[in-house]
Amino acid sequence: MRRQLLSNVKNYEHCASCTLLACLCKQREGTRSLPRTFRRGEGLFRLGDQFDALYVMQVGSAKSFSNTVSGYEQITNFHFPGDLMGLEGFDKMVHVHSVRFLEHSSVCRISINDFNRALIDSDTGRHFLLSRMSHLIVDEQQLLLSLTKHDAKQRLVKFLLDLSKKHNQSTSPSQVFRLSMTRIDIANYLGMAIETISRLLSKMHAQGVIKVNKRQITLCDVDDLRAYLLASE
Amino acid sequence: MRRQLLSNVKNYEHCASCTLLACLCKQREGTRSLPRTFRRGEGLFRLGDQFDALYVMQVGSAKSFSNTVSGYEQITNFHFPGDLMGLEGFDKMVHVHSVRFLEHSSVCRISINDFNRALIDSDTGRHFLLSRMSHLIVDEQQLLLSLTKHDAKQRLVKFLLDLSKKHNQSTSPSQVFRLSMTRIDIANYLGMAIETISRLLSKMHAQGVIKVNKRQITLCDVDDLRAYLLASE
DNA sequence: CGTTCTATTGACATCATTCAACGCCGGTGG
DNA sequence: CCACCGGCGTTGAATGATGTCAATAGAACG
Repeated sequence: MRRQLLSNVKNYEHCASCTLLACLCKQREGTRSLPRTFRRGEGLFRLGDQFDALYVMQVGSAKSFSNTVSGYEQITNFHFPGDLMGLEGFDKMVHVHSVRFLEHSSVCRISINDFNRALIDSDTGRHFLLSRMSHLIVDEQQLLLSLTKHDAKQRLVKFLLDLSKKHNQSTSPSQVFRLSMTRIDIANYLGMAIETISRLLSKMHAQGVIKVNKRQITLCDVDDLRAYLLASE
Repeated sequence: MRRQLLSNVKNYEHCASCTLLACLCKQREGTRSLPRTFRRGEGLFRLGDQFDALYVMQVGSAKSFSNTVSGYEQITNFHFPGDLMGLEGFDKMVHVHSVRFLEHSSVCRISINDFNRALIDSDTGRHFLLSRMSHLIVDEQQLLLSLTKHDAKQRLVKFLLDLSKKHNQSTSPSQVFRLSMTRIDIANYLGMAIETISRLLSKMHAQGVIKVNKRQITLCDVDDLRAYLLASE
């Protein structure tokens, strides 16, 4: 896990907080907020909390989820380094999710004030933020499409491909990464039974398309998997 | 249809363009854009078009959809009076959907310039726009939840309830409205087969929960339907 | 007035869930 | 140190909900 922390630091220079902070610091030197660290299972904010800040994932990963009245948990998103968390809060100025970390992680906090400042004072900042919100909408629509038009295997493959994209920028045909979430979380997120996830992983492993070793996943040929998805549209 | 045009005009005073225009007009008198009208089947913009404006539905309804490589159409949203259309474009400054009208409709255009102006110059405008984008994200997450956690009947009931909310603010227990979209569109949007939609509507009609007459839908007891949804969480 | 689109209904097939049993692993306490 | 326990994961068998295929009929539109 320490190894992963180090390897993800490279994302720092592309991450949202840094772009934003660059904008903010033009006008107010010294406002740079220090990252705060969390351990696995800890929470960042909870559904119903007052919406007074956004957060940027620097290192690690987390899940957003909302609870139904019966206490049931529905995961709406996973977050990785560079991601903005909490954008849904503007609707009612209240957080509509809870966020819980899946591993040792660190995040930066951006107060609503700073956010507004970046929006007003900097063209780059404004464009960056609008683009991020917009991108989130598009991402969700992609997931939506995946849920309505793809069967279980296609959904899982798309999920794995998305993960590999976030973990690794290398262009090598095979990619290795470690799942920071349980199969239970994956099943919840993709709207299928955990047994189905398990069966599909085993089957693809047997077919040699992927390798599964506990939480470590190897995609043997990323292009093949992409082609499989495209073919089934 | 003309009757419906008239009855929807009341929404005008709550609609997005009017709030925005109020903000814009504080600084630039006379920029008020005139509504443009469209007929059923006509398009507003298409996937890939340059993103240079947002649109506000004044009267009527429309669907947003994206096309897969094979030309297959996936509906991501329906739009009703007051809705902002095109917010996803900020991501890559290109429209990621096509929009097609389902009936005689009229829309206002808000150029990106005006949009930015409202964002920069007016606190109300900025908050309104962020809140709208945020709300869209939340709405999509609701749909997502519906797709993963609800069965076909629950999804259809939720869809009908959402529609009735948009059509009618009255608090009477029974609500009547007319579907502007085909069952094909509904099936596409909800990720189910058109035959399933048809069967469910017939069944609920037979049970006396709703009345179905062509495209006209009567929800006999809205609270009952809401209770049904809640019970099945 | 015919062609095309939309909608309904039935019979059948199938994929994914559910139920159940079991193994593995990490943590915790005796 | 070992035994126990709870959470996670795998696999099999049976069930059921929803999709697919097919036939038909009405509505819309030129």
